[in-house]
Amino acid sequence: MALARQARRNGTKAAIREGNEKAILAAAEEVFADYGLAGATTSRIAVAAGIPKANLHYYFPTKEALYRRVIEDIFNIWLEAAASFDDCDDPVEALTQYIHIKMDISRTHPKGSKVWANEIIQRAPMIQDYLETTLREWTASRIAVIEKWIAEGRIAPIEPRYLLYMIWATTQHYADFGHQISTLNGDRDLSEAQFAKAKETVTQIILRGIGAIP
Amino acid sequence: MALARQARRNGTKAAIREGNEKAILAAAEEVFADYGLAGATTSRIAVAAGIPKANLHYYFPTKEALYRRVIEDIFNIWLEAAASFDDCDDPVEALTQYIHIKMDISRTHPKGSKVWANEIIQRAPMIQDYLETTLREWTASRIAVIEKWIAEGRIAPIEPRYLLYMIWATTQHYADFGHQISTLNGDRDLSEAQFAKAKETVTQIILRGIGAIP
DNA sequence: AAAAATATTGACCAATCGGTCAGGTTCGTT
DNA sequence: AACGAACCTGACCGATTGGTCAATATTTTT
Repeated sequence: MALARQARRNGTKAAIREGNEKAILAAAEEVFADYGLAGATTSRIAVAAGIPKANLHYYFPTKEALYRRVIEDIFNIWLEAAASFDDCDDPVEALTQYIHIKMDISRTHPKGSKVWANEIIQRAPMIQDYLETTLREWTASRIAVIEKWIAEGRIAPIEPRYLLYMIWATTQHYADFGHQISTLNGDRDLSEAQFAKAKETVTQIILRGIGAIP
Repeated sequence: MALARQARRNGTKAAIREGNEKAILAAAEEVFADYGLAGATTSRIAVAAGIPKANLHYYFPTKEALYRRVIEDIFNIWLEAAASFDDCDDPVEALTQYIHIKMDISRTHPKGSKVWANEIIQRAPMIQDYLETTLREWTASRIAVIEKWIAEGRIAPIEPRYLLYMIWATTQHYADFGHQISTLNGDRDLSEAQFAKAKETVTQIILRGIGAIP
């Protein structure tokens, strides 16, 4: 909203386009997270973005196209977070960093995570191709890394894929189920200190659980 | 569908009502899981239940009333699963049983779990009262049990609530993200053997992670 | 400065939705 | 058998939705 107006004042076509797309994407992320794909209305997204509905359809022809962009964005953020697996060879360091980054993303991008979760729950009607290509390759390569750690005796011989699922589930839970967590915290979001403690608890249980630390 | 028709043949009013309600609830669970509250249509639910839409509204006046029943049902199933905490005083035995039961529910009731997840993601617009009463009390009492285990030195001094969240997240992941897991398993559901291995992996990592087993 | 390209918007539309209702059928009770 | 209660359903309706379009405004190019 503010973005769109500023861009409009700003002037150049390129800036207008960039500003409006950014405003629409931010609004869409929020509305899709709160209402789901079917429940979200383009009118509501437009209001949240501070533009008329017809203008939204000028930038994104269909609701589905907009939805897909929102999902692609969060997926790419997660992919980048996975660099920690490549950056270092030590399981303790690599996993600690990966878990911490994923927890941080749950804190900074809870809405995107929710949109993703919703899509998977509904059997990925829009992004099945992503699962079958990018995600499949990514997972296979990380499982190979974990298997190497096991072969070297650096962690206990657990089944790598179920460890990955555990990390995904646990970290994303703080975004997707954030409302439940807040409710159980006396209707407040976790404080910085509480969240740090959660991060530490999660990391410790997993690292100790796979025998990477005593 | 079959149920409703059989009940209709069967005859008695009570049987008709029971059969139809059961058919509607089963259909609703499936459609709500696949499309979300907003995306689910009463017409689609009616077709899945094998009855005309008007008849569905005879049993459940509004879509929201039906939705609420579906959520109450899965919530009650989870509550009963929690008995393992009371049944025994040993952390290894209690947690093993709790994790196993929750994993089994993810396998037997994935649709209900998805409906619940969807509701929480969207900030519980329909069942906030449940979170603030039943779930809050339940959580407090289990945290007390875990704290006792810590005080007795039977498990490591981790933060109990984050352990609970970890168990919830990990076990429910096998229901809510079941489609992703299947896709990463070559487009097949986990076999019985694979699921058993997942159960074992999850249980071991958590128990070892909290220092309950070496 | 004028023509071309891009951006903006109110008004509009066909399709779909949740829910109603009148009139009919079946079942339980006496 | 006959009466009331419970069950069933096709037809219907107001409200909302995603998307279109013609007209207008602004920026860029010539």
